Amino acid sequence: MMVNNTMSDKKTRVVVGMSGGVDSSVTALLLKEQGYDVVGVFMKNWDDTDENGVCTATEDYKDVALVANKIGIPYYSINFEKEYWNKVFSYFLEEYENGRTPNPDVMCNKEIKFKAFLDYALSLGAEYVATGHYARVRRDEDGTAHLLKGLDGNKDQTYFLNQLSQDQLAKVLFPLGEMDKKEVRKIAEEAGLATANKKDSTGICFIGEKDFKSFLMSYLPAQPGDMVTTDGEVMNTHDGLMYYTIGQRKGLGIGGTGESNDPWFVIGKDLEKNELIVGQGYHHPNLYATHLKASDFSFTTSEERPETFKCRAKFRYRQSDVGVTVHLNKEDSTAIVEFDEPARAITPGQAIVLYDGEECIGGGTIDVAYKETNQLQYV
RNA sequence: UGGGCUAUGGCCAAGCGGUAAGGCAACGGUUUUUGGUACCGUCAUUCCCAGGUUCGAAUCCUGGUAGCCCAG
Repeated sequence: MMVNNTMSDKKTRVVVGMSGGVDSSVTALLLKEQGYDVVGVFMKNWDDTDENGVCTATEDYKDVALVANKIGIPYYSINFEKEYWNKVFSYFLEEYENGRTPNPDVMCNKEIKFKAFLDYALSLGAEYVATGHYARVRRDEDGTAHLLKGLDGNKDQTYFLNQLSQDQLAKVLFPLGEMDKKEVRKIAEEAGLATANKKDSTGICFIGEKDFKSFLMSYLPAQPGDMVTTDGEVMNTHDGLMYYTIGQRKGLGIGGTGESNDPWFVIGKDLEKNELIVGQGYHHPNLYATHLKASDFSFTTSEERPETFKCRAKFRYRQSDVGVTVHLNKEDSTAIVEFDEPARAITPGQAIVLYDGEECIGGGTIDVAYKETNQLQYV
């Protein structure tokens, strides 16, 4: 992680992706203090200007300016709306059309932040690109970069970074990986950064705090249908399969039935019949899978992998990892992943991310979930 | 139109004369760089309607109304 700057009188240039939040602000500050030639760049990926001409990107860019000036670094803005639309948003819509649940942030990191943006940074003469991700990169003597979980286990964001390649990781710095959120806030406060107490942003960047359902509705046609149990009993109607994901509870609107008052969950989708399959109880058997099939499998290092190996894995963000056995098909970059214990709500479109101890070794996209020999009707 | 049973918030459902449990749903919030999950909070001045008994009733009585079941 440390880079030797003393060899040359020319300081190593690092371009920091500044979002206008605390994390990236402190990232820039720390790198500046470490002696790098820091350049702050704000990425504009989405135009969210509303009827009143208010745009959160504009507001965020103002914060970037305040912070950059405070730290004493130059800052710029770069527009990737086109790239974002083509690489992330179109994928996002397509996945939803297919009844799957995409993870746009994984795609954004793979295609925008650590590709388009990285290329741009390199063109500015930077050696590295840095972001405020809670993850670590450790470099071997031979130059291999290893992606490690952030030390703040509660904030670890390697899940979203699983698709990064060795070439990308080689050019990346994550200064916050060593600390926890509290420290970051404290540093920002002590340095008097304008973003010190700014609320953490959550939600898909282009949707922001707005209602997810109405956002999707404005891009994809809604096709209402029935909510049915595995026995075919109609429980309610749904507004469109894309508004629901496996394991979801909210929004089903199914009340008590007399037999049991347990909540209901989405346990499957039937695209042909346009039916949402629902089941009662958090531990509904159809919610548990024994293995899955994934595609677009990639690894963070170029290390040769055996066809079959054991490791740990996560199927969703902020979930503790579980033991798995991976069966790779190197021909088409797919894999069958078996779980040591049945896993709940495995969702097509989401990422399966592999870990070897602290190291995030790679991952893929979940396509199909299975329960023993049966394919779960998840899409 | 003989007999029996039940009517409590959007849905289930406690309550059995002492001043409306709980769950589900919904809504709001917390957590969260996806969606989701989880967690917290809010949700019947009123118990099908009308009378009556009582200091006091959702709880007892009478009469309606509605639904269910068994007999036709």
